[in-house]
Amino acid sequence: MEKMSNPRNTKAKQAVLNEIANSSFALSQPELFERVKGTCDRVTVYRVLDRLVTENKIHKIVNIDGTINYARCASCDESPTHTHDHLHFSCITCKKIECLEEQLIHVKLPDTYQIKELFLTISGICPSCSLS
Amino acid sequence: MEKMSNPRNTKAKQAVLNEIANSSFALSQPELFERVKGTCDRVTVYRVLDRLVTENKIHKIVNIDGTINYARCASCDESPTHTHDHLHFSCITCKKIECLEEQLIHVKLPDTYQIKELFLTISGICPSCSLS
DNA sequence: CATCTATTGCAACATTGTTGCGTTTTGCAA
DNA sequence: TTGCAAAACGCAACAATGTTGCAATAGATG
Repeated sequence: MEKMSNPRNTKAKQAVLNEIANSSFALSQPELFERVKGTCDRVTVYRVLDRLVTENKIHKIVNIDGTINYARCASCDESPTHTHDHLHFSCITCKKIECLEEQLIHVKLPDTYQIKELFLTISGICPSCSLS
Repeated sequence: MEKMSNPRNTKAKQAVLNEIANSSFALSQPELFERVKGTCDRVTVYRVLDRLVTENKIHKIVNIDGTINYARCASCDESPTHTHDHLHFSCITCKKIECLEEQLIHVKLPDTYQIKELFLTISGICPSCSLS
């Protein structure tokens, strides 16, 4: 068994996690750095994000355009071992990503494929952008 | 109605399209540039790819890790207006992306969401990597 | 409080993609 | 076949995003 490293609670980590937790949509590294500016270095944000993903505290989501975003996961708190086979909605207008966790997808493939994770994103216009 | 620009057949375009057509999996810009090296400039590959996507000759696919890949689309030849709501399989081991065009996905969302496109990728180990 | 090591800052580098502009090529038609 | 306008190109410069090495700093624990 791998020796588990001992994660620490630092200012940078708290600040980043706080921004993610309080956002209703997924944020990119540049957006997060902008929000915690003054707290820590650009590089630290990258490293904190990697750690948070490893510790299963946040999601890493790839957007339609290839940008990488991070979001909290409501289910992660309750069952840390759950899989992330749910939908994401990516708004063309406001660029925000939502997790639609109640929408599960079931896929059948030949046995020769070993499935590890599903990444499903729907591109379109979100409810609030549809109004205006 | 927009005035349609007049696409031309150039050496660079042929070379890039040829590589994509003869590949069984999706290729990234760096991979494509490596394969057509000597034929044209790095920048030209980017521009050719943009044009081929606009002309509906190839797919643009975003991989799990955010890298952007390009692939031919068998169905595009037959019905140029078809939608791309099929699965992609992304192999963790060899990093290749396959189009699984026969697998269609149906999603239901509240009416307040306007759906434009679906992007579904399954991450795992492909048949040929499973063997070795 | 002392210590161990996870974490940080900084500087430098790497990769991927974009833009402007002067030059070359392509398709078309005289 | 030749001339021309627009499409496409090469090159150089820039921009955005992510990575690495290393010395300095700061959590957690006894």
